[in-house]
Amino acid sequence: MHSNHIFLKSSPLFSALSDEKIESLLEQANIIKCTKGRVLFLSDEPATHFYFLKFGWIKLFRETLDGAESIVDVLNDGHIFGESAMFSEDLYTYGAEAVEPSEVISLPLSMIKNELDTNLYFAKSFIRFLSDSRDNKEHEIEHRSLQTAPQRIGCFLLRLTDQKKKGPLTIHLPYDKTLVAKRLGMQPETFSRALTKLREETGIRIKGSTVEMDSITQLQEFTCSACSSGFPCRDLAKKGTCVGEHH
Amino acid sequence: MHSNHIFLKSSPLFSALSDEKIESLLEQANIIKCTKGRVLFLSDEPATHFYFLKFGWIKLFRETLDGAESIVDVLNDGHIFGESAMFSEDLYTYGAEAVEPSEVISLPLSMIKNELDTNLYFAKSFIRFLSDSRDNKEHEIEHRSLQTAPQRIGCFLLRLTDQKKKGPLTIHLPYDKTLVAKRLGMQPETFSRALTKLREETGIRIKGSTVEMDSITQLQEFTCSACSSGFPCRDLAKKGTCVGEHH
DNA sequence: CGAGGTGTTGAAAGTGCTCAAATGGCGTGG
DNA sequence: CCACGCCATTTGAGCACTTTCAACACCTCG
Repeated sequence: MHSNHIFLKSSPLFSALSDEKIESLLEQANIIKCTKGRVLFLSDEPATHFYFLKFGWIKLFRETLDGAESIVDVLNDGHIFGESAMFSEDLYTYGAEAVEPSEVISLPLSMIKNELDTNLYFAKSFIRFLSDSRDNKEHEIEHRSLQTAPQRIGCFLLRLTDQKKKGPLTIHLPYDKTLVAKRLGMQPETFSRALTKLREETGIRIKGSTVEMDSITQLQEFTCSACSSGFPCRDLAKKGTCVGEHH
Repeated sequence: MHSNHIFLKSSPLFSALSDEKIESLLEQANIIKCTKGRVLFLSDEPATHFYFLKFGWIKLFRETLDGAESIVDVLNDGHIFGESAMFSEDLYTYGAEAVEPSEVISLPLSMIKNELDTNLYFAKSFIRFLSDSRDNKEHEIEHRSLQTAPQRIGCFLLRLTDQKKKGPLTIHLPYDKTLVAKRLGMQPETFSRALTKLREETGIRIKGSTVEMDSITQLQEFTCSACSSGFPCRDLAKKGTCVGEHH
């Protein structure tokens, strides 16, 4: 259990908890190893637990009456999910599925409720988390209406990297292109074509799921003019839904 | 000051505050009457106050490097805005402008900070507020990618009304069509054509900024099939960014 | 009455979507 | 180790929706 303790403690959301509290939490926790495709829960299911993502990638999704799937988010290390059920009569507001091999820790929803009733520090971390996450959604909306498909891909790539990094760079797409496409609100076919266009415009090189470039600025110039966050874009990944950060 | 007290108290966000607290708040408050077009603040300006909207409509917006405007939200009675500055080094993260005659109460940002440091009830209301508001953004994203322009207008109209209401109904667009268009992420021309199409599809009647229909179900059937919230759509306005509700 | 803002309409172009088919990689079973 | 089949990705062609640019109608206010 020791490593799990460290994982939780490293998240801004849980750093306000005492070591004893975390220990007792972990006693009620389940560690779940997920293979690709594992569904953790579905929308509208009764919820007793929320999840902390140790590593991997988790897709959150909803479905409409006429069968279309909408991607709510795709999360990586350090994020939590399923917590929103506590505001919706303990029903999950989206489904969750591992899209890469992942490991998650399930924790009782009641833990958040209890903590919010007694721990102002925790409440404040939680507020920060919600605010960041609202912020990200806001920017997502802006991107969808102001950026073209190639620009959205550029922005996605930028957010996978350290934006202050100089010089040559290699990025690895963390999950299927099809899912990246839907995450960015476009069809797989459009993604494929848009990626080609992005290559032509910025000189990035693409081999399978690997993207290389000589420097990040080419990408920024093409991408960030259509965004209100300005040029070396305020690192949304840092501020954002992201609670912890990759190691 | 009495009416202001009542206004604040009626908001779920402030109902956790004692009467004395509200009184002392109001002593530090400014009541600002806004004519159409009045700009309250701009993005990236230093922020000392946030705002409570007594009545009217306020547009929140950002601008991109290449000059495009992005509508963050358009708020009505009972909402607060500008509070997000407290998470961004006391800089407003968007601009705010009255798009209809409005009256707002400015309150010191420090009030929220102090209250969050001492008042668990307030913290919990604030959490609820942020969560609702994140939820709304999430649905907005879904709408943008899954609904057609006519459907988005339909959804917008539905959210202006009591969705449980039976029988004939008259809706009044609360602000300029041009702004409704941009609020919904489309061009004014597209809005105009999409509204015509919506009329043809659902039999609603349009005279200027007034919309009439025999019953709400026509609209729901056309609109809500492309939304994950299901049929008589979970009232996002109630759950949503909306803190208070129209009177 | 004239000016400016707001909303509508038309035509042409652009962007992304749908459907269909081809390509290519990868793991499994033989 | 190879062939097969599956699935992700790419490519092509045509289409649908939205945007853009331009012109016009309408309304309100001075």
